[in-house]
Amino acid sequence: MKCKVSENPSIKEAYRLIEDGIRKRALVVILACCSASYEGRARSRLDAGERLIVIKPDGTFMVHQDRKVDPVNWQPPKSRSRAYIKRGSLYLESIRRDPEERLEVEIHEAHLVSYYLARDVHDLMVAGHENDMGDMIIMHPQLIEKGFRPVAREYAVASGFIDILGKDENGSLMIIELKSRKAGVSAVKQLKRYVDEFREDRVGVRGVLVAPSITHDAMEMLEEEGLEFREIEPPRELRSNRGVTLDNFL
Amino acid sequence: MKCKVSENPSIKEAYRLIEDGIRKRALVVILACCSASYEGRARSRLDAGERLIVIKPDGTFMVHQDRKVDPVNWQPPKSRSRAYIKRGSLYLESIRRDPEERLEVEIHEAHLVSYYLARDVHDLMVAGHENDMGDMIIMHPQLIEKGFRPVAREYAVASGFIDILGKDENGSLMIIELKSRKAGVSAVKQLKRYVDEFREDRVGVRGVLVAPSITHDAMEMLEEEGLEFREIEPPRELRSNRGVTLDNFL
DNA sequence: CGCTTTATGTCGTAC
DNA sequence: GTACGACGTAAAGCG
Repeated sequence: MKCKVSENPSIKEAYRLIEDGIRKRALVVILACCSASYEGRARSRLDAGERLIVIKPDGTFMVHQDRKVDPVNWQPPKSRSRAYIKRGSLYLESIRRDPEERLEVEIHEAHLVSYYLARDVHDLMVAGHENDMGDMIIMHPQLIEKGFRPVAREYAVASGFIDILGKDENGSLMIIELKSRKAGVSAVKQLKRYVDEFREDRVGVRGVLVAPSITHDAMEMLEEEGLEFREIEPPRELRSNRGVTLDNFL
Repeated sequence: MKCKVSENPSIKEAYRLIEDGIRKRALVVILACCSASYEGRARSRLDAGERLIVIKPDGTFMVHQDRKVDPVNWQPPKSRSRAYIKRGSLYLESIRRDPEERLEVEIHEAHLVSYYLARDVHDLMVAGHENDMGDMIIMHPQLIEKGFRPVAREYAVASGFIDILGKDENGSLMIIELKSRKAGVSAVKQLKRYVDEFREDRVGVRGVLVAPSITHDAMEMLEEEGLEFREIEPPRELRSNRGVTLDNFL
């Protein structure tokens, strides 16, 4: 039996089913009218309403309202959850250590209590990150321009890390800043800081912002600063080669 | 009847219940073995496993694994979801416009399908954000130091917004950067950028980072740059006065 | 609507 | 274990 379900359970039934689910390391799913108090890095109070409560076998605890992607209250993996009855009311508690945080949910009326012995071995395969863009450019430098040669990746400078450092066909230094999404002003500022560090030493340093698109403000600032933009889409292949390094090409 | 539930439903039963729930703007909750494909800003594929699927009345769509707080796949509010049967299999689809994104979930076996006509009018009351810290400092400037007078809030400069601008008892300009959590190197860099903009014009500008704590590296950088740190905890009162402005004190 | 910043961000990863 | 940066960040606030 993968699943155990109880509709409109009594307080005691609900309590037993929830504790049973937690002990069996099941995915516990509750639909109930509840209120919640949280105290930890911040502090919050949520008055009564009908919500979805989830307790995961890894210790994750969530209270979801009927809106938004994010839970309204939650605790992260490794938190310790339990149910208890106090003065005739059913409570759920989830405690995290370091930082010390506590979430308490009072269940006023449970409409559905269930748990699910879920087996799930697969992880998400995803493509389209900044890192994948870097891999792609290292493997196909001509995407930047003909004659471009990458020299270093994640190159450390005072103000941070340069995504890709390279040279153009004339031997001028090129600083590549990658963004996998639309680039904003902050990306231009970041690139400018890197370029400024090098321009102090020598002239003829080129700064290139690489992204699938750019905001209007960012484009203006880029032109003012004498920097360049290359429109490149992040790669879409799932399971792209991880760990592409410059060694492959030196 | 707040709740409608079906255990181990047939494909057709599951389909009907899910479509019914979506149409009634209920919170739809499914426990099922499924796989998922996403294509939009990025691209992803998730192979079969037993998971929790939630469709909210605001259009939010989530697939939760048995671990982590974040959903493994999701669509934001206002997405359009539907169920359909194709070649004898049950699918869920959620589509978002702008950016165009599509999430498709194939349900291999439904263990529990339910929907919940949830009423929830209350919003979370929370305390302890950066904004509350700002309010507190405007109301009690001596928290920064004796003689400190705030002059402007969210003051716009080229590189962003200065949280609080003020003067010390000698009339020197003070730039206050607030962080409600432990401050890291990035907070110091941000403060430094603001201070640099003003130091170009005049000397004697002080930069103060205000946070409950600070990382070691950040503290070192702060001292190198001649900036200051004030250890202040964000306030914990729920429902603190919103909309405190400088007008109250000028 | 687009842009910017915050967050109990969460999560991975290098040190 | 701590610190740092990326994220399909999501969500709020402002022009």
